[in-house]
Amino acid sequence: MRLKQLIRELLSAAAEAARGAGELAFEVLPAFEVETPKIAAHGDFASNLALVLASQARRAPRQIAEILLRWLAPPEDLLAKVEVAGPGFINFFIREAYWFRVLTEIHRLGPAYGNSDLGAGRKVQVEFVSANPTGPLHIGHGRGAALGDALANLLAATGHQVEREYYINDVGTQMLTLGKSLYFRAKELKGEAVEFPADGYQGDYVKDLARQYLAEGGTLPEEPDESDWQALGRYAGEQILAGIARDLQDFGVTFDHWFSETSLYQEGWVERALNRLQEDGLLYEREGALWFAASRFGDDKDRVIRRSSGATTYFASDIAYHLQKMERSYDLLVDLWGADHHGYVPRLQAAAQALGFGHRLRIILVQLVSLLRHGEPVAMTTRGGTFVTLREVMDEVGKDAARFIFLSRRADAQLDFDLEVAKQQNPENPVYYVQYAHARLASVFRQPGAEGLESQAPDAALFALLSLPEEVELAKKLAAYPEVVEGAASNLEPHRLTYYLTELASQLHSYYYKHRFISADASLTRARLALVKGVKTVLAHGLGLLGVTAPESM
RNA sequence: GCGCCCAUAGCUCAGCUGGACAGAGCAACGGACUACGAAUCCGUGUGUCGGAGGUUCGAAUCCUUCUGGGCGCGCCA
Repeated sequence: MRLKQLIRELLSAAAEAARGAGELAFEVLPAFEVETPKIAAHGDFASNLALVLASQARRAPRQIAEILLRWLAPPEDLLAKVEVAGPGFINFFIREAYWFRVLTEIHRLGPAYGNSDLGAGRKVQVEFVSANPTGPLHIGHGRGAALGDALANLLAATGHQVEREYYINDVGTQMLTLGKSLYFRAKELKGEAVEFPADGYQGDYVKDLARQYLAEGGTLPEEPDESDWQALGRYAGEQILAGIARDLQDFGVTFDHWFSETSLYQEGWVERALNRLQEDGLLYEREGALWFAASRFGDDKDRVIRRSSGATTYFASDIAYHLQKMERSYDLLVDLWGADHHGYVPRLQAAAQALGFGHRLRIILVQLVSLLRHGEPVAMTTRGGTFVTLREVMDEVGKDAARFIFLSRRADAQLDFDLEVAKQQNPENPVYYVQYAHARLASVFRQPGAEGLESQAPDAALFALLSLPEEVELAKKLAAYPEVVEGAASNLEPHRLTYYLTELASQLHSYYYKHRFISADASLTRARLALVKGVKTVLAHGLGLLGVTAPESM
């Protein structure tokens, strides 16, 4: 059992016992905290139970704390000390030897240490990237990809049944524009003097596609109509999407489903969604268009769902898409969107509420990435075609560095991504710091004197030899790991894990430098290698969740 | 004009969903390789948590307001 949970139960039991003895009066036990204090002098765990009990029990918090302490019945070997402090906090000091039990657990669970059943098998879908197939992925998409993938990993590790999905916007004028762009580039290639449309996609990738199209024997109608544009757009879209899939795969991201917007229409989901809303009286006509009463669900205003031209809006597709997702019976839908879509959140949440699943939709906004080189902004214009692609970033700085940096900030904080810093192998670049800790330990286990000890079960009798402050702190850090994973998962915040790993690596490096693991003392060697093996296991697990490799050497 | 996000050390950022005197990395300066990998370690300083009110036993964290940045506000996608 987790220590925090154990402490919590000991406190509850103490409170109940005190009440049974008539020493404390309360109706129901109020919610209380058991937390790890920032300051070592406050113990390993601290609880505010006496403080939150004060009003009901009509006594001073410190008095209540004293009573609770009298009724506390901890296991013999658990506590070194417990005391009342400050306004009435109860501070618990765990016996040093107790912490090393975590090593036995890590050995028993191996690469599964850090996993939990927090999610209890709940079905969660994470939809991310979902870039329009009109051009290659850029660095901003990379952040979304790293974040979504790490989130999905975290949710899977905490006992959720996770599916990754990519939504393809393959309907609408953009595909038409793409087809048009391809057509004119192909014409140019054939030496014809044509004027490239002003709203066309100007990136070089369109020229490449045009070249490929012609090489494959593609034809160009002399007087193209809309259906010709569409066909060319479909061709280009498929090629681009295949490229996106390759980029993502090389970035370490794969999807369970690639969901096509077109299929929503083909399978009647848009009509179904509109009918549902219609039945509930949430649609109305005005000026020839069909409106959804989004303002009844917290949005600023009502939103058009079908234009007077008869064409449905993007919003209609999205409602239908989310309805379709919910009918696949997910307990939770997580959408990752670029922050430039944030104005769109209220209307989709409104639609989700209207359809009865508002509480099961979480939308995470991923803030923009500013690309820098030597601290200077790199110009990126979308239409002009001079943007830095995810592929280029991967080629230049590597997958691991890129992913780690993307995951080193909260999603809602803007991120400066400096290409020069990212590819430097110095302390300013924490990827290598963490990876180096892992590689260093791998190297230790290759040393003479460590043969066979990496996989050996730790001998609990030897834990008494581990008494250095660095050793106790490392054991505590390892014991905290499962909660870090759970916290990162349930709050949908992978960056917590990134920070934890950096801290763990730091403790390891410091320990490594001060003390030799392998020595003439065979017992001490075994004890220390057991500890360090635990660190290695956790580093590998954590890096795995982030999608970063844990190298045996570097 | 309205709405959303952000504001913490010189710089880049954490702060566990209100807790006890605010943390880390970088940068600066000074040290450490005849011992398991120096992509490492050790030491030294830094704060009106943007300002002002409020809620609370207790606020960087919640509410109001102001200031300063970013983004969004189409019968576009």
